[in-house]
Amino acid sequence: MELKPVAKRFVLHWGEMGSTWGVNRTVAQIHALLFIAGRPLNADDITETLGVARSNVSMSLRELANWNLVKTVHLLGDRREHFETIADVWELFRTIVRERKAREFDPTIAVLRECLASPEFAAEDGVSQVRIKETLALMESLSTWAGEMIRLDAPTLMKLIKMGAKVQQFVRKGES
Amino acid sequence: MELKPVAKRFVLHWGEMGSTWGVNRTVAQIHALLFIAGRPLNADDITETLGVARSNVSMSLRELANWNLVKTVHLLGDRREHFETIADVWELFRTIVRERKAREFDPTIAVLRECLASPEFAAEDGVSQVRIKETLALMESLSTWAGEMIRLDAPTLMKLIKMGAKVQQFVRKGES
DNA sequence: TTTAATTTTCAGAAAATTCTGAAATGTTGA
DNA sequence: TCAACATTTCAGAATTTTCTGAAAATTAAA
Repeated sequence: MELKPVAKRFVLHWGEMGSTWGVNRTVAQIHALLFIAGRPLNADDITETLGVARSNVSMSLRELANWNLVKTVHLLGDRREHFETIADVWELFRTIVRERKAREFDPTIAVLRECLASPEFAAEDGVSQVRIKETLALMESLSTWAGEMIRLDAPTLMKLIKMGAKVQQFVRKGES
Repeated sequence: MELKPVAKRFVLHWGEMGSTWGVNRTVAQIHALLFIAGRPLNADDITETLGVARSNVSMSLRELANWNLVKTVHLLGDRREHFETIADVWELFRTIVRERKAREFDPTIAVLRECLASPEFAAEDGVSQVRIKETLALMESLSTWAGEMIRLDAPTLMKLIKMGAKVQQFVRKGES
């Protein structure tokens, strides 16, 4: 399966951005390929199109499954598993936020709570104590907020995002 | 400068999370150290406390400067440069969002725009065309939204985050 | 069953990233 | 201008991550 020029550009770019986004090149490329193809592909299609080892594709698909970004489907008359990703970009976005929250926030919140609960906490410098508390409070706020946002249905979420800073008119000044 | 137990835990954890957050361990550790110390440290303090090479500290501080996360200060009677990070967690958060947006979003938006503008775009599969357009629209929405959010002053931003999903009451149903 | 197709596993190779130490460069007070 | 101090640079070492290919395991038709 030979990619058309723009699709190729898209897949290669997604792959390059992968490391910034916390997944490796092949994982990101496979995701991009499934997304742009818009139909289920089997592992050999992917292997051939991307020019990587079959085993790499197998591992990367599992990684994408861990991210809840691919699911397997079966085509009539074909034994092989086929893979597809989420078609709706807002749904995709929600999934990525959910997973990144779980990877980038939750573990740190857990550690910070342990720090605060620790008997040694009282012996720390005053500044350190304050900073740890503030960091935890911030991360808890963000985590709660993100959790609530991704629970919204896609159209509502989209409207909120598109309102942008206009929502600030609903924040009463002076209220804490 | 020997770290107290909880501070040490904090710095080590921050370092481990670094790779998830897109910076390497030393960079993340230095940032954590400056944050928890709450006072300007010089490069030798950092070197000694973290047990890494002086040159590594130098490079990492530059990386943090590229992220706008540290600035240098001078103490009276001390020739050496001292480094401090942003004290306010909300300010810190805004800086990180601004920088991640610049690294994780802006380049992709640029590429997607080029894809759409390209003369080859018309020759792509129908699905691919739609998906690229939708991806660009999503990323532009998020980018604009993030840009507006980080422009808010810290107290307003905090209030909005704490409102969480309550803001959805201001989204009129049926409006697109 | 047996056989063929498909998928997964994993040890080691390849590649990429991070880190170090020595040397070069820059800076400031004497 | 010099010498001591401070900082940066960078080639190569160490480490980590990613990828491959061969073998093992799994699955499903014959």
